Amino acid sequence: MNSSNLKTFLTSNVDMDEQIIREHIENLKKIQVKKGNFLLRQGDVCKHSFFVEEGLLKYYSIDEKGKQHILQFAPEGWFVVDRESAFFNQPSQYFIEALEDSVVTMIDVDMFASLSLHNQSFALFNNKLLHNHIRHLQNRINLLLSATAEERYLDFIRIYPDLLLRVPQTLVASYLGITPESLSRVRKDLATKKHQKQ
Amino acid sequence: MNSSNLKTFLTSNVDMDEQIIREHIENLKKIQVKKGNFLLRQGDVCKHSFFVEEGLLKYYSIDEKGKQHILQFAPEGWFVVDRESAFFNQPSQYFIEALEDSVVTMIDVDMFASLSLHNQSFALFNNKLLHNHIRHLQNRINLLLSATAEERYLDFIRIYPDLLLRVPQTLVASYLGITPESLSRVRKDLATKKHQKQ
DNA sequence: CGCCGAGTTGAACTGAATCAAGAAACGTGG
DNA sequence: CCACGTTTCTTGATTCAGTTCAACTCGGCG
Repeated sequence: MNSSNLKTFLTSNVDMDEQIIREHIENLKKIQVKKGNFLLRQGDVCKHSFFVEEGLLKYYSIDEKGKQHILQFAPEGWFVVDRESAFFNQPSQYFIEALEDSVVTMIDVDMFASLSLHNQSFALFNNKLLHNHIRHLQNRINLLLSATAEERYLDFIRIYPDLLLRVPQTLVASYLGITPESLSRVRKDLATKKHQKQ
Repeated sequence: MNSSNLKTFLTSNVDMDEQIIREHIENLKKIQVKKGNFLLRQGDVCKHSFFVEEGLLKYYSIDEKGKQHILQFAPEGWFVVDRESAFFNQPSQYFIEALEDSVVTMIDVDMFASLSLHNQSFALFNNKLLHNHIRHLQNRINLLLSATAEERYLDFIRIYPDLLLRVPQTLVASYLGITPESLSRVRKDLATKKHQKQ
């Protein structure tokens, strides 16, 4: 089974020779999350960053009509957190839920902040995470504004080829901002197009 | 005329008693940008954060069909920067252009970074900017995924009532991800709806 | 006065949504 | 290991929101 590990992830990204930090990391709670269980619900204040060691999470909203909208998938090696809720201490509009049985390390958001204050290298790492996040969000907005359903799907395959195999098509559709039926048709069209080329 | 000022903006957000920082801020280049002139073009690497003292900027992309997509409007008191390009040192996919004659303070992105390293309070401020940015982007994605053109327009009015009066409708449409004609119809519908209620 | 760009309106069109029904795949318990 | 129920995916028919293209209006300005 695929698995990642926060400690190795951090040591390869942060200069970890300070004893204090090493301790902080090692004392973090690692929890098992069964498929379908929640790490965050709408209305909660998000108090943790979640690092996925094994499994897969989804980060999503539900609108007034009951429709689900995926903001992010988080497979092993990824962080998920509602930064708006965590940073501004507001009730979240979102849910975080396990799509597969998962192992998740919980990092107190305050600890993240105080580590940033006391360790330069960690601050730089945190900064990089934030910039990465912004990069993803901005590119996605640009895509939503400019691309058709088919183009967005092709982009999804390009960026997350691995997720395609693990995530039900319904949820990919929800990520792309289209209905499952539409995605099915997009895929059909692509298949026949591909055929015609040969 | 509306105007903002980086120094007052910073002193009210950052603990500025360190002489070094004060100097840094005061030595920044303040430039005049005529309407239609560019601060960043597609292909450039973004080397500055732009703080708008007076006027209005637009931050946008142009797709293969030549269509323009607005990522952000920046009136006085706002920052604009392509963080993806600046942080990862990549050529930008975007343009930054003056919508009105503007006065802009240019902040070297490297200076921003090194100030963050040497002053805790500035680091916290910078962190807040990043989180604010993420909040905006995430909310916008959620809206693009879940809301109709009309709902997105109403949200725009709610959040940027002032911009509505300064920005040509075509560009608001581009921000919302619809055509100018569609926005015109959305507005017409809203007008008659409002009428009917009375 | 006449031009020009921005906004509006109309008519036809289209990409995607909706609703409904059937087929395939999946997991769970017997 | 099969059988059954459940979820996921596909397909078809119809509807609808938003696009496209074209013509027209309006207000500002040289």
